[in-house]
Amino acid sequence: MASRVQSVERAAAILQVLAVEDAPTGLGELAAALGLAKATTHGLVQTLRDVGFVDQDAESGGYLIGAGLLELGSRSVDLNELRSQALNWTDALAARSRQAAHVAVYTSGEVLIAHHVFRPDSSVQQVQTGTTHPLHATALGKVLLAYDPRAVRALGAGPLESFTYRTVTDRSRLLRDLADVRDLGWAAAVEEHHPEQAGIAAPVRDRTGQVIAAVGIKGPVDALCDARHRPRTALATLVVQTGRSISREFGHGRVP
Amino acid sequence: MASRVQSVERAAAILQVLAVEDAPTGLGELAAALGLAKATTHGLVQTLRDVGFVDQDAESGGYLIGAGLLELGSRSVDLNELRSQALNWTDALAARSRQAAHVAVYTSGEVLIAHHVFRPDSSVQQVQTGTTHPLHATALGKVLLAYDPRAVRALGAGPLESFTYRTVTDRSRLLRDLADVRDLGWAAAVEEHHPEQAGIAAPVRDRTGQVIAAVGIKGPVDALCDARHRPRTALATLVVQTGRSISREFGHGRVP
DNA sequence: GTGCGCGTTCGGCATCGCCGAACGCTTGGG
DNA sequence: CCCAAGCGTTCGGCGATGCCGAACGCGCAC
Repeated sequence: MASRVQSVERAAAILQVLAVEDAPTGLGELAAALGLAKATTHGLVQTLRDVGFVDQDAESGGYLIGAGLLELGSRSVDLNELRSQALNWTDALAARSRQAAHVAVYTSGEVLIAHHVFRPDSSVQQVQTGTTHPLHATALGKVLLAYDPRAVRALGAGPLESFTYRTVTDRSRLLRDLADVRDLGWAAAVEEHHPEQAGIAAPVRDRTGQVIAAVGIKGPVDALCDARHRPRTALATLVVQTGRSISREFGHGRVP
Repeated sequence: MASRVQSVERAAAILQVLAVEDAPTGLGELAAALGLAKATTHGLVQTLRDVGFVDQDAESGGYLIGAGLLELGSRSVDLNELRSQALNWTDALAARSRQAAHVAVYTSGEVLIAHHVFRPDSSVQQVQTGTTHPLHATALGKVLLAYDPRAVRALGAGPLESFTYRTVTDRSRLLRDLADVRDLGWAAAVEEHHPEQAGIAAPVRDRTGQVIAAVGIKGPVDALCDARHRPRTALATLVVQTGRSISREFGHGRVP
């Protein structure tokens, strides 16, 4: 019978106390819940903070479950694999929508373009692969935000940066948009990042159902939206279907 | 500067090593990754197993991220609150669908009926609130399975129990069904639990977007399905809308 | 049958975890 | 304005607990 490592048990108990609460938990409250000295509890919880399993609220000094613990439950997709699985489907998407197509992942509080297909015309275009974009102002970013708690946490509590007069800078409004994304299964951003440009995006899932990336198109508002500036549903359907097809490459809904 | 609790740091490192792998990790491999003696690593990982943060594969003896860690990221909804928020919407659902309506949560590997509205006719019906049902053979269960990794893990690796000749007992087939649930945003089970009975269900989300419950209807196949035994899309739409309405009661998509 | 690698157990030692006491800061009340 | 209370944080010393090497039992392959 192996002996139990007492301090690890205590650290686990701390995490369980914090998980029950939304608001930051104070050190005194934590110590009382564990029946330990404050100094002991402090050493344990500071260690948990340093390994990223606990975050400390700057204002109150209280503690809450950390982003690093969320990371344990999140799978990072291999970018090379993502590219190779998405390649044919995004080519087809660009061809059928006649717009530029992208595949993106969430990385360090931003959208990272993992793959980019040029708009199929003779216009001058710049390679986007490897570039980063703001989460809140892009359709790809909204998809990632809708399904990844790490992304939402990375937004912080303050106002969101404005890129155009149409950028959603009110956090509550954005959260409402994210709920729409979950209800509809796709996202749009119209002139929120660049004037006269719009984007439509949909989730890419892995075999467990977790959203690991977003796929989307981007182009002029006139092409992506109807006369009332609303995304064209035929294009949204196309993007969603592409998302599902790429998801199937990762085993989602496919017999192993 | 508070000292770091070394064994807690080591335990965290163990979790990080395990999180990267799908397959069970052996003790020797773990010890090598940490640069510790096997016996030391064993004490740490056994402690993590005892607190539920690590599971041990019965066959290989290897270790993997445990269900208890998944629990840290999952919110339990208060059943009384769920009932009171769902009350009016499920009454309306039962009235409009003319079928019995249920709200259910995932608990200990099963579907737990949190709230039940009788089918609005004079038939003899039994109270279902508080009863449990199998995850894999019910529409409510499929919704919970589609969005909660704890539920999928609780299924285990063996064959699924058969209730009728139509029960999906092949795990791969079920995983494919779950992918459909995520793609469509609703689930159905036709004669999988009881002969001549069918169910349609949809997710209920909390304000962060996490699926915390499922709402659904249940009734005779003839009433819920068309001539080809496929769920009626008008009823599915009704159920999905009810799910969204209850979700809004929990703050999903609503300005706080 | 033997060797190897697996996860597990055991006992002893020294190091590290834990504690009480104190610190510095903020807030609220008199 | 001052004091008290409560907050999270730091410090040093002691003893309890974490860690280690060695060994165990099991299963598998040659």
